[in-house]
Amino acid sequence: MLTSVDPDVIRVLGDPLRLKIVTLLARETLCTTHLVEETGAKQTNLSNHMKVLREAGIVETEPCGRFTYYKLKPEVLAGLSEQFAELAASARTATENKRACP
Amino acid sequence: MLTSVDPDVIRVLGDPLRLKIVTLLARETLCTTHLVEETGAKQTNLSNHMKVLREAGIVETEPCGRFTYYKLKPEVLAGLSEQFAELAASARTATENKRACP
DNA sequence: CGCTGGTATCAGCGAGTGGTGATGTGACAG
DNA sequence: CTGTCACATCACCACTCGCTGATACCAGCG
Repeated sequence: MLTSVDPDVIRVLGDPLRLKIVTLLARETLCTTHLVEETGAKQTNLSNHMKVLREAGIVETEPCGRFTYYKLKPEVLAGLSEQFAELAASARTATENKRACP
Repeated sequence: MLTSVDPDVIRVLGDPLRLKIVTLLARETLCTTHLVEETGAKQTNLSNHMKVLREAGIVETEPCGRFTYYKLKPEVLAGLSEQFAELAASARTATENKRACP
C-alpha cells in the first residue's frame, strides 16, 4: 500500500530555523551553545525549537556535564526518504492514470 | 557538500490537507471536483491549496475543457527523497563526530 | 447571446505559532 | 555554601496562515 508520509515530522521540518538545525546536526553532534553560535538565534528560541524537534522524535539528547548534546536519529530521516521515494515512484505511474471527468 | 533540503517545498507539504492531496495525486491524476469529493474540503479551500502547490512547483495543471486536472511532478518528490537520504547518511556518521564542549 | 457549471481570486475573521524577556533548575568551581 | 553557567520553562505579544463567503472569470451548451 501507499504509506502516507507522517505530517507531523514534515511540519516540524518545515520551519527554516529547525531545518538549519537539522542540517547542522547532520554534520556533527552539537550542544545548545554551539547551535546558538551557528544560527545566531537566542538561547530561548533555540531551546523552544529543540523541544519541538525532541517531541517529534527527530533528535535525541545526551547530557554531558552541564552541557546537553543533540544528535539526529538517522532512521527518521531515512524513513522520510523512503516514503518520498514511494510517492515519487507512484506519481510516475499516476500520470496516465487519469480519472474520468464527472 | 551537504545539499540542504529546500525549506519551501517542505513547508508546503507540512500542511495535512496538502499532504493528503499529494498522496491522492500520487495515485491518479484528478481535477478539483474529484479532490473536493475525496477530501471533503470546500472548493475555495482546495483552490487555495492547489495554488500553493502550483507555486511551489509540486504539481502541474492540465486544462481539459471546463475541468482542470492536476498531476504531481515526480522529480520534485524524488529530489526530496534523495536529499533526505543524504541527510540520513550524513547523520549516521555524525554520531561520533562530536564537537568539544566550549 | 445568455445561462450554467467548474474554477480562481479577494477580503475578512479566528486560531495557532514563533520570538522574547523573566524566571526556574541543576551541575560544577571555588 | 555560594556564585556561575548551561539549559529549560513560562507568560505574553505580534504575526502569520488557514478557512470561509462573496464574487469574478471562463468554457461549453442551448
